[in-house]
Amino acid sequence: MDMRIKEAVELFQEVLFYGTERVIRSVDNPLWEEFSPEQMQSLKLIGKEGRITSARLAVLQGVHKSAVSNRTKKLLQKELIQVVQTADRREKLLELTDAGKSVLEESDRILAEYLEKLMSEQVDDQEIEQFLVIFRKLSAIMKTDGV
Amino acid sequence: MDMRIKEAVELFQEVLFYGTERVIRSVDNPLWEEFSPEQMQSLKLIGKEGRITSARLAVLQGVHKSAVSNRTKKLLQKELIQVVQTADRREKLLELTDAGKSVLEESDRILAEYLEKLMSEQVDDQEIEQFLVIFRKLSAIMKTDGV
DNA sequence: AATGATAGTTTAGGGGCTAAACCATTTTCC
DNA sequence: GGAAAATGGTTTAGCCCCTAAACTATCATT
Repeated sequence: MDMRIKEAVELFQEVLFYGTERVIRSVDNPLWEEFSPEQMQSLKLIGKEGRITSARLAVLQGVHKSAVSNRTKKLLQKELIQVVQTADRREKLLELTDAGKSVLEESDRILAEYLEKLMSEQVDDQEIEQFLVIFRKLSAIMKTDGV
Repeated sequence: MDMRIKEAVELFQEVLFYGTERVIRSVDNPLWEEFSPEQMQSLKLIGKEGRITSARLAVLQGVHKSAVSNRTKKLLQKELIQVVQTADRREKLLELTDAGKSVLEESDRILAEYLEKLMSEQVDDQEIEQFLVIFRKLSAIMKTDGV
C-alpha cells in the first residue's frame, strides 16, 4: 500500500473520526452544553433556508424523519424555532425565532474566537490559507461524493 | 470579524462537526455496522499500546471511566479483546485477540480503498500532499491544545 | 486495624438513531 | 365522487452513546 495512503488513513481517522469530539469539548461553549451538535446543525440549516419542512431537513441532514421530529420537538420546546402553517394541512414550515437567531450568532462568535486564538498561536498565515483551501475542497467533496 | 475567520468557522463546522457522520456512512464498511466508532477507536488504542488499563483508555479517549467500561464490555462479549490479570487484583489489562487484530486490519484496508478511490477521482497529487500537511498539523494541534 | 484512595462495574437519566406503526391530509385512479 | 395509495409528521420500540453517582473489591496510608 502506498505509504501516503496509509498515513492518510491514520490522519483521517484521528482528525475526522476521533478528534472532532475532543475539539467540540475544548471550545468550551456553554451553548453546546445546552444544545447538542444535532440541534445546532438543525438551527443552522433552518436559518440558512429561512423556512423549511421537516422532510427537507431530514434529507439535508441525512437522517430518518423521526430523528428530525425529535430534534425539532426539542427546539420547539426551547422556543428556538416556530411553526408556520401552510395550505397543505399535513405540512409544517419551521423557522427560527429571535432567540434561535441569537443562539446561532453567539455560538458562531464563540467558535470564531476559539479559532482566532488557535490560529494566532499555532498556525502561520500561509497555513491558514492552506487550511481554507483544503477545507473548501473537503467541503466540496462531501457535498458531491454521495456523502 | 476577519472574513477568513468567518469562512473558517463555517468550513470547520461543515467538515468537522457535520460532515464526519456523512463520511462514515459513505465509506460503507460492513465492520462499521457491527462496531461503533467508539468501539473501533478503543480497538485501535488497545492495539497501539499492546496492553492497557481501562483507566488509561479513559484518559486517552477523553471520556469518563464508565463509558470505557461499557465499551470494553461489548468488545469482550464480541471476543475482540481479552483480559490479562495483574498483581493488583483491582486492575485488568486489556489486549487484542486475534479476531480483534483482524477487525482492525480489515477496517483500515477498506478505508484505505475508499480514500485511494476518492483521491484518484477528486484530488490531484499536489492536493494530496497539502491534505497530508494540513491534517498532520491538525492532528498535532489536537494533541497539544488541551484537546 | 481503621480509614482513605483507587480500579472497575452498575445504575439512573439524558441525548441520538432507525424504522415500524399510527394518524390526518392530499393525491391518484377508476 | 369515492376508494385506494401516497405523503407529512408524530409516537413507539429498542439499541447505542455519554456523564456521574453509587457500589464493590482491593490496595495504600495512618
